[in-house]
Amino acid sequence: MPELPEVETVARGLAKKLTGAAIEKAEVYLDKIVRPDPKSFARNVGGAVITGVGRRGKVILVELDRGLIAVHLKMTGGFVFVPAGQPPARHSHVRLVLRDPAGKVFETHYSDMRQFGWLHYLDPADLDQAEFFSQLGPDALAVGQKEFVGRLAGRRGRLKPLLLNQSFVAGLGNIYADEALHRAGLHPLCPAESLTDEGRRRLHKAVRQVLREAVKLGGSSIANFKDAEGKLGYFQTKHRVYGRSGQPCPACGCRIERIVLGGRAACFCPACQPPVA
DNA sequence: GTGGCCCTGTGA
DNA sequence: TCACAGGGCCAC
Repeated sequence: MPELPEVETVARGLAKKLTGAAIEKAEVYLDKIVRPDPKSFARNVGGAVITGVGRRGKVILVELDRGLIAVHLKMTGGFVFVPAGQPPARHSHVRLVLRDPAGKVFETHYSDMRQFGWLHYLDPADLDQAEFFSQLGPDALAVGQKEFVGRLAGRRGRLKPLLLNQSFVAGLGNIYADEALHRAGLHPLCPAESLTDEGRRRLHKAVRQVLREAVKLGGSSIANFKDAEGKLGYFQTKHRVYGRSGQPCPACGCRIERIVLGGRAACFCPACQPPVA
């Protein structure tokens, strides 16, 4: 479900609950969910101690004393915390049995209705790690104006697909790409090469702003997105264009339009976001 | 670039 | 019953 703000919310929750805990056992119920393969995943993860939880773009990084688990939630992934010994629910595919520093045993289950997500164990000695992240651009929340503008200046093609391209910047998905474009006053079909320097700076500012505000509100709870503690986010109440086609633009009252771009919906205000920048 | 596909569920 | 869903990869 999640884009950067939701992933950040989940990662913060996991950091609180998991840091310092030892993984006593890992069980995999759906083989294709884990990499490199279920056996080596369970073997390598079992017995490790979690030293912290971070994030890069939409990928959660569970840092271990020997390697790390990279997790992509894709559309419907998430972690559920349950009492020790509770059997996995219908869509739970991986079970981690944990022991906190005080000795208390608890469990977290990775749940994923659509089975698109994955958990990838990476060995610290493995050269794959560098390769693994080489495909990701700078984090959309952390990228500075100079770098963003510089990367944008070399690009061609429409703005919306570019914002969704994780090798350009990592972390934006359909919601926040639409919201950032609206805040920047840029049309989703606007060619990247037609932007002025001022337009590029405006887009950078909009991206940073919308993500910061969303993180502050715990992300957007659509289709029951919840954080690691089962709490809902509130940013969905602040959406200006996403999922609001036919409704009035909060900035100008004009009707929000919806087009399909690369197989995905793109919502925008035809007045605030004119076709040419 | 577009369309299909990996899946299941929901709402019209 | 069908369209659609926040991601991303692949073949064309």
